[in-house]
Amino acid sequence: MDLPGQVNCETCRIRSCAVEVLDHQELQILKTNCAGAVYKKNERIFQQGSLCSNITYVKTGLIKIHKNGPSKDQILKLVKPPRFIGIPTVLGDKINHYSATALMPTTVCFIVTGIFKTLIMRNGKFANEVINSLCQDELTFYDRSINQMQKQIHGRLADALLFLADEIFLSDSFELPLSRSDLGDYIHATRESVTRTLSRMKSDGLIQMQGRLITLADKEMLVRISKLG
Amino acid sequence: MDLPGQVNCETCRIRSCAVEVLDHQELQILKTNCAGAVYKKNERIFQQGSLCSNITYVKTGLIKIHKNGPSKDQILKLVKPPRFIGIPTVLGDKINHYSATALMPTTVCFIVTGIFKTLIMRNGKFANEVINSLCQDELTFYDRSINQMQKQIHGRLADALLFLADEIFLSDSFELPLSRSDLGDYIHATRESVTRTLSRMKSDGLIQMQGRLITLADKEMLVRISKLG
DNA sequence: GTCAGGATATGATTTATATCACATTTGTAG
DNA sequence: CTACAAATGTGATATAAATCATATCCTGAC
Repeated sequence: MDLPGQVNCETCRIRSCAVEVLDHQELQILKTNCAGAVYKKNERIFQQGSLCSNITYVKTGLIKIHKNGPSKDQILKLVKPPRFIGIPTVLGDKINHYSATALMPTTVCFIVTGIFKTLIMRNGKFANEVINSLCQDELTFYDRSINQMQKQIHGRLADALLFLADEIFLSDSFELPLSRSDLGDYIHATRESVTRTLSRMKSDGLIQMQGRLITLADKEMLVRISKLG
Repeated sequence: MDLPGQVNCETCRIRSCAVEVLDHQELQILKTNCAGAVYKKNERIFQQGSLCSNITYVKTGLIKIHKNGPSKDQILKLVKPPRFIGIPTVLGDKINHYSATALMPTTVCFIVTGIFKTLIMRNGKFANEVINSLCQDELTFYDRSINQMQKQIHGRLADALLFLADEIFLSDSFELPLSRSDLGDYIHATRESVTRTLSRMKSDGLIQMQGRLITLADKEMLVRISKLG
């Protein structure tokens, strides 16, 4: 982790919808209680179980939110910036209920929890935007959760690849930011099953692979596989 | 559905934490934009895909939140009152992204979405309580989601029984409010597997069953099964 | 370069649970 | 009470994916 020192929220160009509605004075409050940080690939941003007094705002990069389950670690979601994460930690216990780890070089801002709460109390529009964001997360996670449960590996993997292409990289060709093992934790499959399914997709001409570089060759078919489950 | 007419939020004894922080004037606003309703078992409260202009506050009873998946309907969660549901619908499209159905006789209040938003904007404490509630939902759902994915049927069913006993009925003996089929949709299993697993638990002396009445006979063991997965 | 440790590939086997097929019970409308 | 539909129980079979066991491929350190 690298600390680039003080940030300036007033001139920041990657502001969230929520911060966008703050007035001059509120931005000043935010600015003096906000610190930036830079993370390299695979660096932990915060750790499940540890005490936490900050909300994290992911500005650039890509992170995974993951959590220990009864038998293994599971990736709950990949978070594409810009996005607040860890808001649930404002709750009573102030303990992180999940971990966050950078999958690519990532920049974040930490906002002191108390200040975040103050802004919610003080500015209704801010609160409203935060609520919108939480609601959107909820709906997205419901969808993902149902897909994970009901689709079989081909469908889940197709989902993941389409998500990476369409939501994260905005290109049908990208460097896979996850290892086979991580991909498995993300789509709830074993490393071996991921390998097998990717190989199958390659030999079926759905994707191309050269090392980490993946190209979605037959997107129509991938969408169909995703829909069929 | 039965409409008992006007409600009085000022004298209501089943108020949420959020409504608790409203002042006299705000309670008046709420009162005039809030309608009560009563549902019988298996009545639909709102339907996925339909337009919706209300937040639902579940006062008494028990409801299931369920959603169509690629292959079948799935119960996302059982909601124990008092609780707001459908807050995500305040978002852009105003379309329900899931259905809610009463599992027992249930009373609810509908609050016009616009008023809900007004209260958020106007009263920071209210907004804060709503955020707390959403965050709590999020964490609970993460836990449930991971358990569903990683535990096998015995563990998932034990979870469900313990949840019903400890969270819903506050008793180790209760009338099962879900059919085998519903239970299956809740723990992501087939009707047949639920039957088989319940029979097994009965013959192992973990539970007793007389018709709909279930008694958790060996709770220690159920907890152990739940933990082991 | 070489070497070691991690990541990936791939085949054989096992297993949990779905699916299918049918029997039995329960609830309910007439 | 009767009858019919819905809910539940139970066995046989199929199957997706995990697990186990190696083998091969990278990648970075020295």
